[in-house]
Amino acid sequence: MIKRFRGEWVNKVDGKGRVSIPAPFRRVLEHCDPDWNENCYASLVLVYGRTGNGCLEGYSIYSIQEVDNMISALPRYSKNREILERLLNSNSLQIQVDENGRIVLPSKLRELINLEGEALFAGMGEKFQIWHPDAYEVSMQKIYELIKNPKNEQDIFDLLDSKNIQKFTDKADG
Amino acid sequence: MIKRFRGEWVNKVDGKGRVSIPAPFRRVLEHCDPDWNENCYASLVLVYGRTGNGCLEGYSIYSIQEVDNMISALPRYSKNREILERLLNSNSLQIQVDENGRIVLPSKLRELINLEGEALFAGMGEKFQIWHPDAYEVSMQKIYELIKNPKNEQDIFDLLDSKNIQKFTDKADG
DNA sequence: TTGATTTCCATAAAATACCATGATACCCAT
DNA sequence: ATGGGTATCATGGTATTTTATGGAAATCAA
Repeated sequence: MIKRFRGEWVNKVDGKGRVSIPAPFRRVLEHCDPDWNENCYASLVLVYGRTGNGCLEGYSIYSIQEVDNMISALPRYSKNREILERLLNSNSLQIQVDENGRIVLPSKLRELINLEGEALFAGMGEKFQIWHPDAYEVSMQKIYELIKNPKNEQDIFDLLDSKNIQKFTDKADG
Repeated sequence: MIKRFRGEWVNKVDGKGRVSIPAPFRRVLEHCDPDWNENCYASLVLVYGRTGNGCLEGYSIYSIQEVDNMISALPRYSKNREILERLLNSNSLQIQVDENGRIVLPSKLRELINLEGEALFAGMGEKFQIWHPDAYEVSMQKIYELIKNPKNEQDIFDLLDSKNIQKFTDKADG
C-alpha cells in the first residue's frame, strides 16, 4: 500500500497539453481517492496559486481534504481565510486521470510555469509538484548547495529528531 | 524476530540492474512491513537524496514511516519541510522485493554511486546501505583510522554510556 | 463549419512476472 | 557423527504485462 508520492519523473507534454501521470503517482492517487474503484479512474486536485515557487502542485483527494479542513477551521469571514481560499480554492481545479493515465494541463497553467515539451514530476510526500525540468534542476541545486555546509545539513536533519521538534517550531515562528 | 539490519554482503548486479536483497535483510523487511504476509513480498524505500555519502539507503516500511511522520509534523508549507521532502521523498523510491528476493536498481541510481557488477549491502540497524564495494572499503578504512587513536575510540564508545548522552547532544547542537 | 476538447485505438519500449538451475545450508533419522 | 533428503538462496534467461505516447475518430460549442 503506497501512501506517499516519491521519486522524480520526466514525461512528455504534447501540443494538446496531455501528459502522463507517473504510474507510481497514480497508485497513490487511487489509494487516496475515497470514490475510486477498479471501474473508474482516480481524481486529483491541481493547485496553481503557489506558482511563485515556479511549479504546480498536485494533491490526492484525501490530502486536499486535510488542507480544506484546515481552512475551514479558520474564522469564517476573516481576511486571512479568504486569502487562503483564493490561493488554494480559486486557484485550483479538480480533474480526473483518463484511461491512459493522462491528464490535460490547460494552456493557462502551462504558461504559468513555462511548460513546453517536457514536465518534471517530483514526489513531495502528501503532494507532488510539476516543474519545467530546468527550473526544477535550479531549485534542487540550491538545496544541495545549502546542505553542502555540514552545519546546515545537521540543522535540517536535526528536525527529524523528536527531541528537537519543539526547538525548531520555536525557531520557525520567531 | 529480527528487527535490525546486520552484516555485510556482496551480491551480483546484472545488466537489468537486478540484485538480490540478502536473505537476512528480507526477514527484517518482512517483519517491518505492516502489509506483508505469506502471500506477498515485502516492500522497502530506497533513498538516494543523501548520496553525498556515496551510497543508497534502504528503509523498511516501518522505519521510513517514522521519518515520514516527523516530516508531516512540520508546518505544511515551511521551507525546511520542503527541503526534507525533496531529500527524502523526491529523492527516493518505494519498491517491492520480487518472488526471487530481488529488486531492480534503476540505472539512474546505479550511476549515482557508480555501481556495476557487484553491490555491497551494509546493515545499519534501522536501515541498510548499498555501496560500490571499493567505496565501502574506503569509508570503512577511514573509521578504522580514526579509532586507531585511543582517545577517539574512547570518545566514540563513551556515547554509549547513558550518563554522557546529554553531554553529547549539547555538543552536537553547539 | 470551424476550432477546441474529449474519447478511443495502436504501438514500441520498458518494466515486471515467471520459470529454470546450481549451489549451499538445514533438518532429521539412523 | 553421518548421510540423504529438503528447503532456501543467488542468479540467469524468457515471456507477459504495463507504461508512455502518438494519432484518429467522435463529441461539443459557438
